[in-house]
Amino acid sequence: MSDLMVTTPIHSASVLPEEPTQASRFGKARSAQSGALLEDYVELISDLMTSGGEARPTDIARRLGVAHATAIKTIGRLKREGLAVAKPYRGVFLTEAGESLAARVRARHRVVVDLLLAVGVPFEAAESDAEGMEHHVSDATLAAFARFLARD
Amino acid sequence: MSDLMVTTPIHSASVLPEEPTQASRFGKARSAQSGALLEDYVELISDLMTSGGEARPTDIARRLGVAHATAIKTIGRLKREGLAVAKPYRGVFLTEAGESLAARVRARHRVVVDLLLAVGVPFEAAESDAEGMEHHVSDATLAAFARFLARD
DNA sequence: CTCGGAATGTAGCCTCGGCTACATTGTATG
DNA sequence: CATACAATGTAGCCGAGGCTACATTCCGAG
Repeated sequence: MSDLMVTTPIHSASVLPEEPTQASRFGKARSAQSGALLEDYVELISDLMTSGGEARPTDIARRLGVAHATAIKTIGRLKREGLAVAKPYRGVFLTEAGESLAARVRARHRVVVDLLLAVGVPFEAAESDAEGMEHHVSDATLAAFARFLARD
Repeated sequence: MSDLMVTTPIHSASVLPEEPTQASRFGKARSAQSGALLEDYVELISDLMTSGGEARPTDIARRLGVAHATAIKTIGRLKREGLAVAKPYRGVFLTEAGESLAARVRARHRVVVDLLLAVGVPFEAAESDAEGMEHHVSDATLAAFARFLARD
């Protein structure tokens, strides 16, 4: 989601020669969290449509382990963000932006899982941890992962 | 008692009450997020006390890039969770639980950064991304990272 | 065609992690 | 010693992401 995320102002340049470095690192980690949920939804919706033709709120809720009302509310956010469209009592569909975000997320997920497997992480843990880690993987890190996987 | 030989039960189960989620990987990734902030605070407080003798709310706020009121509120949570103690207008101090959590967090952080560096991630990106990723690294994955780093 | 159950949507409440604005305390200094 | 100022704390607001409870709509059997 990095491409289309509205970047928060974070902070003004401090007068102090202290380290604003750590603050920005924490800040980045934190703001990366905003968007993680949307990324998960978009990826899941894409999955559901590919493998079943439709994405219903109930399925989404079940797959994410949340109440259906929560899923519906978040789908509303997806619509506001221009990532999805949905008419009442019809399924949910991704917009162009949503599809392209889903593709990027899926690609990143695959690289992260592969990297974890490559360094010896058990499959189950790799799949599970990647779900949380992937949202914090920067482009630079992702590129390094890809290079590492392409070695030999 | 020093945390030196406390066989750390490892991981944040201490911080988070487990819920009866039938959820998939998503649920785990999500709940891991809930302790991330506390982990950051505890690690930072530990750092500040080591390298300056005291941890003041203002310093914590500046280092985390948040308003001081936010830091104070979160310190309140730390106290509720039994990770820190603080008397009004005095500094913040970690409890035994807080210290031991800080130690585990710091150790995990180092392993994650080292792993990233080992697979070719640039230093800056490694430090930055690790900040967000580390909170999603399970024990199994952490162990795998350690094994990978110990290989020859 | 009707009707009941499942899916969908709405309303209202909660906590967390931010923020600003304001109030209070501690302390350094004139 | 008084007091200005920085640090600390309090109050109240916001949005995100959860939940439950209730209302509505859709659809497949009869």
